[in-house]
Amino acid sequence: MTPVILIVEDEADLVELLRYNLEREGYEILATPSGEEALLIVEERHVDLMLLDWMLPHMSGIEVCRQLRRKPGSRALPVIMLTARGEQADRVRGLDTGADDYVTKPFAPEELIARIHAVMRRARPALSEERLTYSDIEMNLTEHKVARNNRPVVLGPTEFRLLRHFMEHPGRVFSRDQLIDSVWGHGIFIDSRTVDVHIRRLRKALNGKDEQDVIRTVRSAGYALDAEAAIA
Amino acid sequence: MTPVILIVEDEADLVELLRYNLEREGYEILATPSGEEALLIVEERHVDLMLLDWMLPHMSGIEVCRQLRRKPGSRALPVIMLTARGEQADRVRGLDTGADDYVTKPFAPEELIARIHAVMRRARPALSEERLTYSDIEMNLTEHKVARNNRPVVLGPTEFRLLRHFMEHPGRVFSRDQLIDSVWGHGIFIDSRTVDVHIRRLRKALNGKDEQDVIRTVRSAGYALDAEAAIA
DNA sequence: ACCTTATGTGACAGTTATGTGACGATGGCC
DNA sequence: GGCCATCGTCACATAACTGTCACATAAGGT
Repeated sequence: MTPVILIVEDEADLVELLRYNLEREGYEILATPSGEEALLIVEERHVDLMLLDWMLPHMSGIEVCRQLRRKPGSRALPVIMLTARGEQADRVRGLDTGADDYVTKPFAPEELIARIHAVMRRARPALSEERLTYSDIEMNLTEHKVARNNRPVVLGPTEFRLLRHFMEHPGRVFSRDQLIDSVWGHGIFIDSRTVDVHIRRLRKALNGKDEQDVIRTVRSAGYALDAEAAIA
Repeated sequence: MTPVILIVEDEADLVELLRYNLEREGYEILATPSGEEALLIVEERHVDLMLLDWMLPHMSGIEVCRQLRRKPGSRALPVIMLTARGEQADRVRGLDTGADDYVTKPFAPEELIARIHAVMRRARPALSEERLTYSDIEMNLTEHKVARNNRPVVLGPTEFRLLRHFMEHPGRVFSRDQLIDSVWGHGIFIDSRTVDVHIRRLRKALNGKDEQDVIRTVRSAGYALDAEAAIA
């Protein structure tokens, strides 16, 4: 799956420049000018790296970073800060807050791309250590393995991404359209009933003989990962 | 459910222009030329965003905004101000008063729509607020779960929307027609007695063995959510 | 008390949403 | 090319929810 980078920056020109260069590098780009919205996107979508402007309209980059690190479920999402020249003095504060690197504006796109590669390479082993766990389900992302109750579970690629998305946002209800956006990719055009079929395949693989269904169907709304789904 | 936008504007032409464009975008439109009435509508209907003209016949847009923010129960309803050119100087005051954005007239419909999208996305966490609480009832909107006294409550989609509407306006009495407008959608035409049936279903699901009825029947007027319903 | 009107309640039949099995298409791999 | 796994879509089965009715009950008015 192509890595997803979230750009949090309020200068539209810069965003477009970055989008162009990074998409050429094979990344998928999300962008928003608002820190609040950034935190929201991280909740709902899979994001591999965040490019975070220091100065933002309402909420500063530092604040975004702090709140991001405070979230419990969020694994250590790599963050690269974008700072203007005069703000260099605050570099330490930025790194303190949990950013993985910083780049001072103006910068050459090549430099940024190099740092992105570096951070993502560095972050991957850290990421890999982190297995995703919810209830009795365990995902090992690096080895691409899933187990329930220590019993191995085999999933197709799409089911794997689907489960991963649920595990990254346990309990949350996603509409079929949201799932298509997040699991298949933004702008992909797929019949929403296809989601049902993959949900079924995921359920089939995940639910053993006498195990609870961990996927809750919310009629007219979507699906959610929920260990107590059976509270009927 | 389609998002609802309330337009508060006294130029009829502009209202119709906006209505046309926004309905095409899939929004449901309410409109009123009066600030007083706007505050009333917000009390009684579910509204996702308010487009507020700066200059209004009796009560100015600022005043509307101020009063809106002062209301206790009202979650932070996103507000976009519409200002004429010469009023730009007051921009700061507008944002101070609590508006989330402002647009100067004349404007291109596309620009307004872009800002509406931005504001609504930004406001979502404030709007959905994760959870609604009233008395011993708790609704988790993101997880689509309802509980009373920590006991899970299962509701059908319509009962869920109905309860949500009550929880967003606790204590307030709604006529059957108002409920149909807000919960089913404007322009939907169904028998008003149908509301009674759904109220019954909601009561049945909500009222456990020895729990109080939380829905108060107001004879010849409608229903209200009211924890002390039985003290009648 | 009596009549009138409004609301509570259980049942039912139509409608809509979801579950499920099967199928052909696609693309990697040998 | 043939094999295999996976994918997206369809058609049909099943389940859940919906709106309405008929009748029971309760509340107001006189």
